[in-house]
Amino acid sequence: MNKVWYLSQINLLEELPMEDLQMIDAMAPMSTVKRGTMIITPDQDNNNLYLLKQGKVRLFKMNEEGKQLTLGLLGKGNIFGETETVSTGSGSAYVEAMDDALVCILGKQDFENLLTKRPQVALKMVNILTQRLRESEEMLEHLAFRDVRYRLLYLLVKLAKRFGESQSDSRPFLKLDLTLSHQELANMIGATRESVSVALSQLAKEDVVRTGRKEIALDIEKAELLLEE
DNA sequence: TCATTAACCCCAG
DNA sequence: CTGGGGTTAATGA
Repeated sequence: MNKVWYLSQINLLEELPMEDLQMIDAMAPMSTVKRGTMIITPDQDNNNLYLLKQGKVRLFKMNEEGKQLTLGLLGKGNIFGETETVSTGSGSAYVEAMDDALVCILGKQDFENLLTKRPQVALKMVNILTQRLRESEEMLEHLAFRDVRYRLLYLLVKLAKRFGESQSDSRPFLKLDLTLSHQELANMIGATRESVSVALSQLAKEDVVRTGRKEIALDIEKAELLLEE
């Protein structure tokens, strides 16, 4: 698979003609990012737009006590970044690679030129951002004030919907297509590892999740029922 | 009351 | 040995 093909898979760019993709390709260097790397942090002023070609990233904020609050999860084909004109998160957020990722980096100027030249891209951008904003508000609402069990369930449902794989042998469980330690799960919902361990083993007893070494599978139906209580 | 802290243990690589 | 996972009593917002 070449770079241009990847570009055609990016949601923002999917309707662009080949020549535009080739132009973007020439302007946007590709780079690989290791799992756990912070691609964007609030203190650096980063004016690029990132095209996520491969891998998964998490958008999050830090609260006053230094706890992380997850705002969103993105898989391949999505965009993210902060520019003076356009911001994909609510203000000063972090973006972390959840696995080894492949990104293209488009400079502010190139990006703005593209928006001017192709109004349909700007329109699409608005759609994406609106949707993104809605999602992060929703996540904050669910992750900020509820207890650990609820937050964990909510996160797992999100993860499973985005990155879950149905396994023929273990239906109705969806296996999460990423490896997460309890510590990482805890960070995502602003809790401690211990609390997550306790909540996870409780959920395992209820047969809502199945945890193996380095893997988690979730019964979404059951999980969503529990969220409604 | 619930979650965190801190202190354990165990297991696999 | 290290990192990850599991547990519990005491503490605290």
